[in-house]
Amino acid sequence: MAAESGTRARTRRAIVDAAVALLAGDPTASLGDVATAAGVGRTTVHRYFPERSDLLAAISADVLDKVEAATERARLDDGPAAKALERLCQEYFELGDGLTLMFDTPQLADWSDWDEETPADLHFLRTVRRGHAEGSIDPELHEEWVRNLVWALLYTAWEHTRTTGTPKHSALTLCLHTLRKAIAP
Amino acid sequence: MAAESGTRARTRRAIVDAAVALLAGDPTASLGDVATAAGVGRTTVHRYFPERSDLLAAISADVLDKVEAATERARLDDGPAAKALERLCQEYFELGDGLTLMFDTPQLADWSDWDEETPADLHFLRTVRRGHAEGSIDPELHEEWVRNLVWALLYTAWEHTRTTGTPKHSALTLCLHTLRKAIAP
DNA sequence: GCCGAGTGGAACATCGATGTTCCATAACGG
DNA sequence: CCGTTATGGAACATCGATGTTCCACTCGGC
Repeated sequence: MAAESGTRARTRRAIVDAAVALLAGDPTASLGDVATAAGVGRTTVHRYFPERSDLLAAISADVLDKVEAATERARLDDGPAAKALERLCQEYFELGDGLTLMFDTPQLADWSDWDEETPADLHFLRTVRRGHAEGSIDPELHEEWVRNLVWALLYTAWEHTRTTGTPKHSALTLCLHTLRKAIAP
Repeated sequence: MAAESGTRARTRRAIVDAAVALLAGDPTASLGDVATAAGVGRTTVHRYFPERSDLLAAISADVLDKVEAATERARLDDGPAAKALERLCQEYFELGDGLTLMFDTPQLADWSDWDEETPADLHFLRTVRRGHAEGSIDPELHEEWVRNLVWALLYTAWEHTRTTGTPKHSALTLCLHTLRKAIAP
């Protein structure tokens, strides 16, 4: 990775961030829309990402990075597994639009990197198994189910804030409350 | 509504059904794809639905009907509210692709009819309140949260069968098991 | 302040999806 | 069995998104 000039790096970020925010709301948004949202010209978008797929790949990588970072912050190996998942939930919640994008737009990018293979995902599944073993997580709930459940709850929490205007922290509280009860043995 | 000839009614159904199945997997599928999936010519699709939006409206109405029917079958007013929601969950689960379509493709149709206004939705929310009153549903969980939760669990259950190959009945069991624990007071 | 990196916009070519028209043919039903 | 009804497919026009090129402009950093 050659170091990019500060200006280029900043423009690049603006485009990716705008694209995430926009595509989360409408996965079919055009590159022109992305350019406008990012406050740059359509030409500039093409300069950084020659094809649409290039932009999607960049988004994919970006979100992936953030997920990994959030996973590390959650310190999954500390304390009871059930508590660890709650911490993870809080971290993931902060991902906001990136979360929505990943959840309901698998057809966007190929996500070939991720999906079952990513370190964060493996760590997650391992933690659920630990919870099964130590008795802090309902053994009836298979690892993959718990993972899908967490994502679904997070998505629901965001959707809940959007449609009912509930403040974010309340939505997160509901989300965690529900998760805690759902995975308790 | 003038009665349609048997042939027309059947063709119409074939198109709508195919469209639901196809769009659930890829909301950007073209009308040509829909025609192929339905086993009819593209021209015929246009004969029944002059514009894409007409097809989407028909899908919307169709799914709406099925949701209403499923809601009635669940007999929400019988027995404890928590049990009623479980029955509803089972009924909704049978909606299959229609479910997926509604859940993650609000941008498809306008869904203007539906969304907060539909009788089924109102009946659902009323049932949750009944559960709060009679003590069979966790009072911490607001009605809208419970509704969103149910949809999310159903979506998750379907997703779980698709990605892990889990048989449908197992996924439904997990779904109900999780719902029961989540809404218990 | 200057120079080059970075940008914006116009103009153009292309492509796939959409929508329309027309006609030959298939099938449905009395 | 025959005529109405419904269908399939080809050909065509249109439109928006995409991608490309070029040139003038501007802004940042030395």
